[in-house]
Amino acid sequence: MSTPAKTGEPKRQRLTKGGRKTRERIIEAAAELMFHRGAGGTSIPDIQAAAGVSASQIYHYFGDKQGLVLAVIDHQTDTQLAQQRPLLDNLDSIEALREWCDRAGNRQDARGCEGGCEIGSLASELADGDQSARTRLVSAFDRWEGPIRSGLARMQARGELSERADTAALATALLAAIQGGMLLSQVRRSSTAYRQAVSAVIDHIESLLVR
Amino acid sequence: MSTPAKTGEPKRQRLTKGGRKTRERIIEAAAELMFHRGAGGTSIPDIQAAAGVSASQIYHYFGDKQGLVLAVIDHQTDTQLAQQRPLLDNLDSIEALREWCDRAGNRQDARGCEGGCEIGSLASELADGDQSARTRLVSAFDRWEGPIRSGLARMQARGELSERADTAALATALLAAIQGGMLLSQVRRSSTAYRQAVSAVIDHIESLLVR
DNA sequence: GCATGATTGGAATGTCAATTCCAACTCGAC
DNA sequence: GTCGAGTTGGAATTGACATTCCAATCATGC
Repeated sequence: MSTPAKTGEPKRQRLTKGGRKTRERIIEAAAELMFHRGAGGTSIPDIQAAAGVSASQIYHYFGDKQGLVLAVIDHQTDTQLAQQRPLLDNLDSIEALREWCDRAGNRQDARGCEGGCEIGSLASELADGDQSARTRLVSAFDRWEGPIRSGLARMQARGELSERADTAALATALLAAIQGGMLLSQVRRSSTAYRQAVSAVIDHIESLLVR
Repeated sequence: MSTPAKTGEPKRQRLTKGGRKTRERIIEAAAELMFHRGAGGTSIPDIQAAAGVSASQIYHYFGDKQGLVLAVIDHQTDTQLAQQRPLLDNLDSIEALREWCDRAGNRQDARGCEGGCEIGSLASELADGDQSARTRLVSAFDRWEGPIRSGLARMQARGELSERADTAALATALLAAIQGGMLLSQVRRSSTAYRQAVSAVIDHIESLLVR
């Protein structure tokens, strides 16, 4: 069995200091554009203009457009998770959960509810058409859900959360509420739906507290 | 103030029997393609081939691609809601809610979890870039959420659901769980996330039952 | 300082999409 | 059956986009 043709992967090469910087600049410009217009709606010329680079630079660093899209997925995942820390790593109380979700709601309001979730939007667009993108999105959601589950598990280990609670399922449900809530908020241009969605799930978790 | 330029609207004209049929055929082919590849990922030539029509027919009936996209949104809304009836109009018990959500989960399994929600996917793609599409999507979600809210309201009116329950917020939360759950299921290729998401919200509603 | 590979610019290529145009055809009302 | 509106085919137009190429420049390890 021969090596399957891997698209979007330029041969591993040494990057010079300036090279790394150019690469980053391209990813950031692409991420920004793709957040607003989608991956399919963002052209290479668009990215060239936004990043101030030539076409050859993009193809030099990413091989092809798909390669760039994959890099953007990973970049958005890293960026969004980093932005949520340290809160994300301390979701072991109802108050912490509410505070964390509330922040995302405020961010959504701040941008006028334009655009949904940076990861979710890419997921919706790319999950079906691009196998390698889907794989990275699976990993993105896993990396996001993990800390939520851990926080709930800690509450349970401490005896604060009922033994009957399925912490993994609750973490998934909360992530789903965030995604669905963001989508409804984006469409309705109001964060209310997001807040109601996450609030319902957190209320549910609260009802599972011991005592 | 002059009439704003309305894109995508062919002049209101009488449609002959065959014309109506052609129009329907185009919408259905477009809806199917756009469900799998997105609106942006579906070209007019694609639709021509799938529907067996010429380009002039598409432009004759829909004005331009945006007009067709709007028609597809409305069509998917009508189709999806029709498919959920009569269950959708009788969501006034926990069992009815579970049965209704379960069906969607089974449909998702049946298609191997490829594709998410017919409306949600379009929403994610079009909400930001296309004002008239967003308006129709608002209406689509409202038409969907209404019957959910009504069912919950009936439960509350009958005294089965606590007075403290905010039926409107709960309906939104359930719709958000469906959307977010579908997205995670689509990415993970497993309906588990969907089922956990809706289950959490329905469990929450159940905990608000009187008694 | 030099060799080698990294980086960059910018034009060229080929494909394909959206849309327009016009001529031909069909159907239904009178 | 005839006339006008509704319908259809298919070619032509225009523009954008992904990608490639080549030649030039730059950085760095030795």
